[in-house]
Amino acid sequence: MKKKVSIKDIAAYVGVSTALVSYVLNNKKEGRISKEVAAKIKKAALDLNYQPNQIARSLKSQKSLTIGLIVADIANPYSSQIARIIEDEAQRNGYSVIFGSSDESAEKTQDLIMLLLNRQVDGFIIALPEHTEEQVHYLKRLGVPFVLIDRYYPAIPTNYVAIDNYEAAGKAIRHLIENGRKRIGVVSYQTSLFHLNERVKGATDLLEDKSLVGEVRIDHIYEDVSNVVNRFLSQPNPVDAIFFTTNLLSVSGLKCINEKGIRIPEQLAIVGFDETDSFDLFYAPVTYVRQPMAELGKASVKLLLNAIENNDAIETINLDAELIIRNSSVISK
Amino acid sequence: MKKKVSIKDIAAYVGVSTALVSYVLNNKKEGRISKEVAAKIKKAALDLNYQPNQIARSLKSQKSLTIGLIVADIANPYSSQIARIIEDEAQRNGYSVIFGSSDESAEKTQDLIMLLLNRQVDGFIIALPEHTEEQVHYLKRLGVPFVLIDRYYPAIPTNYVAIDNYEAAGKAIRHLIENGRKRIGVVSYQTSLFHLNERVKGATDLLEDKSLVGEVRIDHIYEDVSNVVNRFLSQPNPVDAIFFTTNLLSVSGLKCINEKGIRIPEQLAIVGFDETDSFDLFYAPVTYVRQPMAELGKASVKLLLNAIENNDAIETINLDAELIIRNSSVISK
DNA sequence: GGAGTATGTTTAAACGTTTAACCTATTATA
DNA sequence: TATAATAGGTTAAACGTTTAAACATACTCC
Repeated sequence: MKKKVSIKDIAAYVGVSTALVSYVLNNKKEGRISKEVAAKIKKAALDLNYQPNQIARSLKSQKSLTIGLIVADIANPYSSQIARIIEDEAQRNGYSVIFGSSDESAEKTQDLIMLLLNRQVDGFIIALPEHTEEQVHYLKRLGVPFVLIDRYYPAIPTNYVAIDNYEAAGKAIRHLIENGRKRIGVVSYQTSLFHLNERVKGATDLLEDKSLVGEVRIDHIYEDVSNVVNRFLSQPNPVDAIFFTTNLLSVSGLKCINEKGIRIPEQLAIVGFDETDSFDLFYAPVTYVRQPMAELGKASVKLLLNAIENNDAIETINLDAELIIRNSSVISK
Repeated sequence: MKKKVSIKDIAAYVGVSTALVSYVLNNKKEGRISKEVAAKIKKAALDLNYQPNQIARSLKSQKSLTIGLIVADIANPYSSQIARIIEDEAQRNGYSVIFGSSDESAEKTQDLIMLLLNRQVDGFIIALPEHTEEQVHYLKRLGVPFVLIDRYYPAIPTNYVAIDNYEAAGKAIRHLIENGRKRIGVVSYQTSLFHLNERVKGATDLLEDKSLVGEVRIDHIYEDVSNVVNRFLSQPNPVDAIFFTTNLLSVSGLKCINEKGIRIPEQLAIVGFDETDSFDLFYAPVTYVRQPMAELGKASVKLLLNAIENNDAIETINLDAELIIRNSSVISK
């Protein structure tokens, strides 16, 4: 790689000091610099194709203008959609984004935090895995600005942006009840994650039979979903609706329902959580809870930039989710 | 944010020079440093929770250990899957990844290149949009290490990693022909992108009627796909198979085929390009060309690291794609 | 007892910027 | 005419590392 042009090269080229070059290129001390010299410097910068070295700037200013984004897996559509919004918002504010995937592991999360701290990120946006209370406390202790997204610990005061999962699940269940469903099953992960358990709680609080909850191991999704669905359908009084609390669960669930040849929505109504292409392609397009992705992403960046500037106040944002009603839950006349 | 601990703090704490601290923490001059002092320094680093400042290191070493990744849209599953592989490979080699989405725009690509150059990335992995020959020449002129992924200009010698799109499309068409399809339609974008046109060429070179090609405007996907499909099916001698050359085209196509109530595969065989969840959920799981994502990602990082070290030789890698055959193209007995 | 060689540590410059403080010549003011 | 203000610059230090070179001190060898 060719040697890059520095402010020093420009200074030598024009025959002035580096300080003057810096002042001109940053439009500082405007009144105090002669038009001619300023013009010469600007021309030289252009001629030599000068590009400021952000690393040097960062070292001096103690701001890297970089945000660290930690998600479970950037390959997951939920994560990558959010990442895209965050990228755009960050860029509009002069920030870049370095990302890392935690694979839902607390240790990897810690490693990524360290790695990104070494790289002097100005702050973090993090979708936390389970069992990361320690990491949150660590960040608080260091005083690093950070915003949690999607997942947070209600007992630990932090900046966060999330949806009201309890209410979102409520919307789904109320919709099913209004459409005449009597026995509603809920499929969720076996997890301690607050946001997922809120979804279950929001659902079961509206149900008479609270035993119709299936917990799926995250590393045996298809197998467990299949078992749960079987259980729901094979009991004396089978369910007439299923609420899946995540994307992956819905997709798995639909696959296995498809294989069994169960008719949707006549025999069974379905509501999912989060969008997927596949919901459109399913013969009965799937009703689902839609999170306001753009708002989540934008708000998280906004809160983070606030935190970077202020340092003090804690801000939390709870957004509403929307129920997108389609054929999988409504019997058309 | 609290002041971070620097090497200077450790030096003061232990009562030695910063140089010594640096030598110890980097395990340099091993033989020449007394065990006791080394131990003291290491303990101090731990006690004070020292984290090296990668920015300062980069400035000194002129290596940022950062890769710039430019894709069309990180929210697109193809991009984010690749991003994930690249993230992992980069991390295994001590590199971080800063990403940017070009939205298939040449200007945005140029902006991102500039931005990331300012941030002193050591090299680029780029999936180019149309009309970016200039950008490629710019990068070559600067001598910045870079690797093109998925898309490249055959006329411009550069490092690249891609699949053999011509052959991949050939596999799809041969499969359809072998399964008795006589009139095969091809749906692609109206584009100058080499890799997509290779797919069309690979298909039509095997077809008798080369007029059955539909070009879809990228900003009117659903509308145009719908028209093309209509045209294919409503002519005197309608098509009995359609090959979609991209993911988005397949999904759009299937949606509209679904709406028309066309029976797959009896009435119409379908082959897509790239994987989607939705292909599983479709009542007739979709046959598709599978790109070796992991290999693409890994190879791109490998080539880039080579380029960063060597600077000279140009390396190109063409990988084979695989046809995943399922129900949408085969009539089961 | 002086040269040579280990051993252990420090000094200082450098990476590319930014920026407070300083300098000098010219012009305005009293 | 002396002095202050202004215009237009430069100097030098700093950010946190790394690292070649210099410096001390002790030990070895004939």
